[in-house]
Amino acid sequence: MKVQVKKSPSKGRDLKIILLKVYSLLHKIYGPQNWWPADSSFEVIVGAILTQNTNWSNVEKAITNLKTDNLLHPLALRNISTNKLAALIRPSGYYNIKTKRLKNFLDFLFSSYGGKLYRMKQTGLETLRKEILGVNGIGPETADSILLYALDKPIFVIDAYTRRITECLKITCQGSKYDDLQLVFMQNLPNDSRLFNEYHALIVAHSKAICKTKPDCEKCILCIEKRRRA
DNA sequence: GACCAGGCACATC
DNA sequence: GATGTGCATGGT
Repeated sequence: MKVQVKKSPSKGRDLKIILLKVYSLLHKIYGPQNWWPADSSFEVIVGAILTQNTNWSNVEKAITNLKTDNLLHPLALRNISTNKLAALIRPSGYYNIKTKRLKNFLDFLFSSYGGKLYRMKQTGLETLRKEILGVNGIGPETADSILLYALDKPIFVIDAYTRRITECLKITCQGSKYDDLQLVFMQNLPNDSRLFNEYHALIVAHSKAICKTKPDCEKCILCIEKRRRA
């Protein structure tokens, strides 16, 4: 598989060093993130689906609605009507399609694992990823968020923030495919779910603090460090 | 009022 | 395989 990586300086050993340096800088600035912001693995899964193309603050409103009705459990959520679920998650946007996606995931969870997340956790990463990607409405980012943050599997999550930061630092080309971008991280970092978890969370923290909708290279410590070393 | 936010599936070419 | 479009709310 061809990985679209800029020729210089992000190659081979350099890439490993750069990725670890970026992690080190972010960790020094923002500290441990202890992600995902949720009380349970199931809440992580629901949040991962609800956050698709949506501001997290809107997702929080929907999560709060579900918590208030004590519905953040697989069986409870499986048993409520689609109309009721749609009404509760309305603040997260795209509520009709997300209702279907939540129900699709629950159908999969119950048909394949009897509704038990601990049974999912016992399944190997590659098999489980294929299964989750087979659920209509679950794409690579949502699947990997579930695998890493809900099921503690060592896989790196690529999202809009990750894409933006790697393009800005010229680690990858603009428009790189999801799997290629993921390989850049996974081939150049130790295969450690805790590291992948913390790294992605730090990228989000940094993006929200500095880059937001577009990179602000004047304030960005990563860009400042890059310029200093140039 | 316009723009943006932690995607994804589907239709069309 | 690549590109365009629909899905929707709430904050800035």
